[in-house]
Parts: sequence; structure tokens; C-alpha cells
Amino acid sequence: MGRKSLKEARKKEIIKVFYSLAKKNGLENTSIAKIAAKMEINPSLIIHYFQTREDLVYGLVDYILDKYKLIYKVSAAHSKDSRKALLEIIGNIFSKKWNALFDDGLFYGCYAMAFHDAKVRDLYKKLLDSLRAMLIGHIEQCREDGVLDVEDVETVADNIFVLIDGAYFYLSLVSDKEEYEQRLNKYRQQALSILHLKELSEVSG
Amino acid sequence: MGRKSLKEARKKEIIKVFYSLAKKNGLENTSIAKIAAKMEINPSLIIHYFQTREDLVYGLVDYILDKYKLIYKVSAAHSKDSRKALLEIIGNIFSKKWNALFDDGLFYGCYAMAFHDAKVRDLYKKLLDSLRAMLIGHIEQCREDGVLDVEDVETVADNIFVLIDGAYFYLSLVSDKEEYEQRLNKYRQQALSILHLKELSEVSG
DNA sequence: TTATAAATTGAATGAATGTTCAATTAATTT
DNA sequence: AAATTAATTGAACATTCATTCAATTTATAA
Repeated sequence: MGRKSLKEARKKEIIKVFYSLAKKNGLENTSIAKIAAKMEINPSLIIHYFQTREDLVYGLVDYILDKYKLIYKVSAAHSKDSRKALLEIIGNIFSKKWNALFDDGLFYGCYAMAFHDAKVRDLYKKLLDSLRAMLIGHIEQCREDGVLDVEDVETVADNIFVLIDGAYFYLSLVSDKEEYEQRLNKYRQQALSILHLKELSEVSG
Repeated sequence: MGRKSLKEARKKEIIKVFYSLAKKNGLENTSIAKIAAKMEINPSLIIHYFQTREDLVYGLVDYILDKYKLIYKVSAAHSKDSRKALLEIIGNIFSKKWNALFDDGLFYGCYAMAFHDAKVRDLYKKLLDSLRAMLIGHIEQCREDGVLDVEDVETVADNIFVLIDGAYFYLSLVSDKEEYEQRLNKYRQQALSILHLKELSEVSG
């Protein structure tokens, strides 16, 4: 009896608006009041679902890290071909798809919180480790399938991630479109070279 | 006539306290009032020197980036020996010296501001570019002196920086001391290998 | 000693912050 | 229709915020 709960759906709505406002104006300039104003609801409703601003921010971090994970998702079409799967992942990471899916500014903004908030630090650490584990799995599968020849799988995976994080740290400040693309290309090729993989080769399965 | 100006010294004092508080509690939790309280002065005095909080933050960014540059300084003792100079730089970057000199949390916190503040973005971009130019200069000097054999100097320098930024992005979340040191070592060796340089060799000049 | 200029204080501002609590509205079940 | 439960509002809260302005203190030069 009684009214059915909209809790989870409503929480997600709120976080989405939080995300969009923080993306535009920065995390520190996005208050509960502003989120409520944008949604045309009362600020106290936000507090009703998230008890404190802190909890709301944790919700945002969860949301962001979930989005981040999506970049590493392999499409169903490639799930059986380990080589194609790996190529797809590398392709996604070093492509404009990244920027479409994801806002780097918020990612770094929340990352900075990790230095003063143990919970955020754990969330980020677990994400980075899980992504490393995932890539290790893909590489090992490729090795078993005989399509990849690398020695130390863990090191190779770590090198890829260091390349990714280092690359985007600089790329995020590059405003010139052409330079951005050229660099992105270069970094992607470096990733493939770390894996001893070569470009294209979508000709023969 | 009149009193002599303490402006610059006082501004630096204020920024130093700003830095120390923001390092401890985070940028967003550090207000003008708190800085003033810590210094036992009136908040209006801070506004007197920096007209707005925005300007105060720019001052902090300047301060942080200046500190960051120090890591890349070459000691006088090595200024004539290009190979030693390069080794010293790489040594400093991948050492505990980093953490002693510098707080990564604030560096990332300010970096995140770059996504919404053109001035901060420019400051960061110029810093990263000047450091790249500096490293390129060192590498070229080494090549001229015949102590280094690399092809594309610019790419090599960029690879070093990508390694640095990517390495510390993960390292900053590693709390285990031993793992931290092992990784740091590994990354340093990778940097040397990118440069085709080998470790130690402090035996013969 | 007096004029001067900068350092510093102190009080006050309005706006925005996160959060509270009670009251009301709306949906769902019995 | 009545009971129940959740959604939502609205008003109020104390706090903190950045910033203002006038007044005062302090150091220096004439």
C-alpha cells in the first residue's frame, strides 16, 4: 500500500543534472540550490534523497566512474574475437568517442578530491585497478589465442594505462583541433606498438 | 615619503598560508576568512592585496607552478655536464624529492580549474610546454656532446612527459609505501630506457 | 614635528550556502 | 472511501561567504 517509490530514478535524475551543471560551471560552483533551480524543484527534496551534500558528491563520483568504464566496454560483435576486442578497446580510448562519452574536467575535479577524501580515493583506486585487470584479461586471452606476443602482461597493461593517463593529461590542454588529432593518433599507435599490434588489418578476419 | 610597501612580501605570505591550508583541507574548503584566521589578520586585508578571491587563486596557481618548475632545476654542479644534468632531472622527477617539494593534490585541483578558466588553462599549458622545451634542450645538448643517441628528440621528450604524468596519476592513489617505491623505480628505468641511458654510471664522469 | 602613504582594523553588507522540520499533495492498496 | 506511504513543498535556520568602506595605526621622509 501507499505510493510506490521513485527513489532510485529520482536520485539518478538529480545526479544527471548535477553532472551537467558541474560540467559547465565546475564542481565548486554547483550547489544544491542551483541543481534544484535547474530542475524546478525544492532544494530540500535533494536533501531528502541524499542526506548531505557529501553523499550527493559520492553519487556523482559513482556516476562519473560508471561512465568512464563504458569506454572500455567491448561490443557484442567483437566479444568472441580477442584480437578485435583489444583493437576496439584501444580504438575507443584514443578516439573522439572519449570526449563524447565523457567530461575530463569533472573526472579530474573528482580525482582531486581523492587527496582529501578516503572514500573517493578508494573508488578511483578500485576503478583503475579493475580496468587494469580487465586489460590484462584481454591481453592474456589474445596470447592464448596466439594473436599476440608479449612477455610481461602486467607490465604491458600498466604501460598502456600510463600512456593513456599521461596522454590525456596533456591533450586536455590542447585546444588546436588538428594538433589534438595528430597527437591522439600518435598515442594510439604507441599503444599498439606496446602491444606489438599493427593498425588497420580489418581486411581479413 | 610615507611608509614603504610590504605588498609583494605580504602577498607571498598570504599565498603560502593559502597553500598550506588548501593542501590540508582541499581548495574548495579554504576560504579567505580561514586564511585570515590562520594568519590572525583581518579578511579585508587579504582583499586589500588581492582584489577578489579569483585573483587570490591565480596567485596560488602561479605559486604552485613555480614550485613545480623547481623539480626540473639542474644543480650548479651538473650544469656543465649535459649527461649528468639529464640524469639529475630524471632522478629528481622519479624520486621522493617530488613529494617533499610538492603537493600533487593541489596540482590536480588547480589543473581541474583549467577546464573552466582560460587563464588557468593558459598557465598550465605554458608550463607544460616550457618544460617540454627545456627537456628538448637538454636532450639536444646531450646529442651534440655525443653522450646520447636518439632519433626524434621532440617525440622522446614528449614520451618522457607522458610517462611522468601517467605514472603519477596512478601513483598518487598508491598508499602502500613499498609498492609505491617499486613502481617509481620501474618508471624511472623506463624513462632512462626511452632516452637510451643506463642507470648509475656515477663512477666515471 | 609634521605630512604622507601604506598597513591594518573593524564593522557591516547582502547573497548564498547546506540543512531542518512541519505541512501538503499525490499515488496506491485495502 | 479510507488508510497508508512516498513525493514534494515552503518557510525558516544559523553559518559562512566574498566584499565594501570608513577609521585607525604605523612607519618613513621632509
